[in-house]
Amino acid sequence: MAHWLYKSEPSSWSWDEQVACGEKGTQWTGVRNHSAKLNLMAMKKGERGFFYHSNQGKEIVGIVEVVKEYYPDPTDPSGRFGMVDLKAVEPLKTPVTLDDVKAEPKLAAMILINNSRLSVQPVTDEEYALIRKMGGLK
DNA sequence: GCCAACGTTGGC
DNA sequence: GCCAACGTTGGC
Repeated sequence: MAHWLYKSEPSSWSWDEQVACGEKGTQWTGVRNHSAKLNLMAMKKGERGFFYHSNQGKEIVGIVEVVKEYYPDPTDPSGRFGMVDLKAVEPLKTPVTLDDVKAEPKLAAMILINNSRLSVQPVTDEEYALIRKMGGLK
């Protein structure tokens, strides 16, 4: 199963707001980048990923799950882009910061480090398992 | 607050 | 279809 990483500035959409949406989840609107779009299109219902706070915190704070697969984003006037629905699954016991990721040689290939501007990124199974562990989850 | 990286736009 | 200008993102 594939894994993902979603970035959001807490000032516009935070983990706490995601949690407050509960089981039904929320629309991940606003992606206007073709690389990110391709990742969104590849997602399957039930796949999990990380929720990352950019700018403020710069840390991975929780696990989210795809509850609805790719469909058009109503907030995009051009109609070219789409989105998925995500719900919060569980928070990390300990947030994993960008510094933590950089300090771990096994995570040196992560897009988070190498292409920091991509807002929706794939994460390998190995990276996913390791970051979960670093965050205090099984 | 600055600036580098990168995507998008628009003139040609 | 190329490329310079511009806007946005995000780490520092």
